[in-house]
Amino acid sequence: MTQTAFRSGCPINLGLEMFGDKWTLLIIRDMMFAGKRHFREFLASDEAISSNILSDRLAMLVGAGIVTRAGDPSHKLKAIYSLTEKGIDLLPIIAQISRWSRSYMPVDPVLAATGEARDKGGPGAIEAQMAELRRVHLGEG
Amino acid sequence: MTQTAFRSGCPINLGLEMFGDKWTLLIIRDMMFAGKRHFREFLASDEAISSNILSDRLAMLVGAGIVTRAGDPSHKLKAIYSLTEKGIDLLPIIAQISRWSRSYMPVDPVLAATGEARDKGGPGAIEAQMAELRRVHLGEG
DNA sequence: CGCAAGTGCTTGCATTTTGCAATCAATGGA
DNA sequence: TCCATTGATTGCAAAATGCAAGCACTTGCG
Repeated sequence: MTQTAFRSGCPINLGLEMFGDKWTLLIIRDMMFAGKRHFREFLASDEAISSNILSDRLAMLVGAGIVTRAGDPSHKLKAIYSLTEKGIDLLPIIAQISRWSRSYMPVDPVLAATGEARDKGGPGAIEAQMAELRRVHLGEG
Repeated sequence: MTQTAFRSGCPINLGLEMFGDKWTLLIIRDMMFAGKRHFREFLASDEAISSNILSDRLAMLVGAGIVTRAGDPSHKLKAIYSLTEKGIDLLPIIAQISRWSRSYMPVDPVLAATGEARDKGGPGAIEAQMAELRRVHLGEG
């Protein structure tokens, strides 16, 4: 079982097979907007992900090349999770989900603020945030 | 059980609670790109959704105001599903998922063509497609 | 009329995934 | 030594999914 077969080669379907669930993109969100990098930090989200699901999703994301896992030099038990370029490139999707929800769902105004600022910043705001993520997660140049 | 409680008021989370699964956006995709409007048409997708899941998702989408259901004048048993503005506004999300998958997943070139054309058409291409969906699904002007 | 094909589903049941609480071994700081 | 912290794992109940069949009804055709 090196590679599972996909239901179809449709781009939408392939994306959904990768992150089409209720948790995966929340982990990415926490890495992008909350600066979370450690297992226990992800566990502490508002949505209360369970540790077994988190463990499963992190392993999947690492296996898919969306996230990398490295040891923390300061603590041998500590793992640091970082976004890859493939992961950082999920930001436009997340930004669109945010935009849609802010139009049609009962969002918390406080939590919606960052998305509103991003929309107000125009197309350059997303690119700027991606550049910042590259700096933090892919190492400075 | 009129309204389930949400896990959090975060825009990303609320979006995922609505369509964060492996099937919902595929139904929307079929309405947007394949012109499907009938139950049996959705059943015939490449990904082979089962009828009970399809039934569940269509009811959810109607309940959420993303899709409407109407009887077909030509056939009393026939139901026509239409996108609402709320549903049509999912197109930018789907377009971004398509873009990401075409960059990082083994997409079928034939199925990727429409997404590539849309990207090549620039920002106006999405708006044009949304306008066309409004014409077909929300009634002509 | 009689009957097959087509309509949107529903029902049972096995399998898989999720949710939740408890637990674990290893580490580091005191 | 003592104990909180680390990234998980385990066991088990509940929910979701997948699959095959079936259902009530309508339409079209002879």
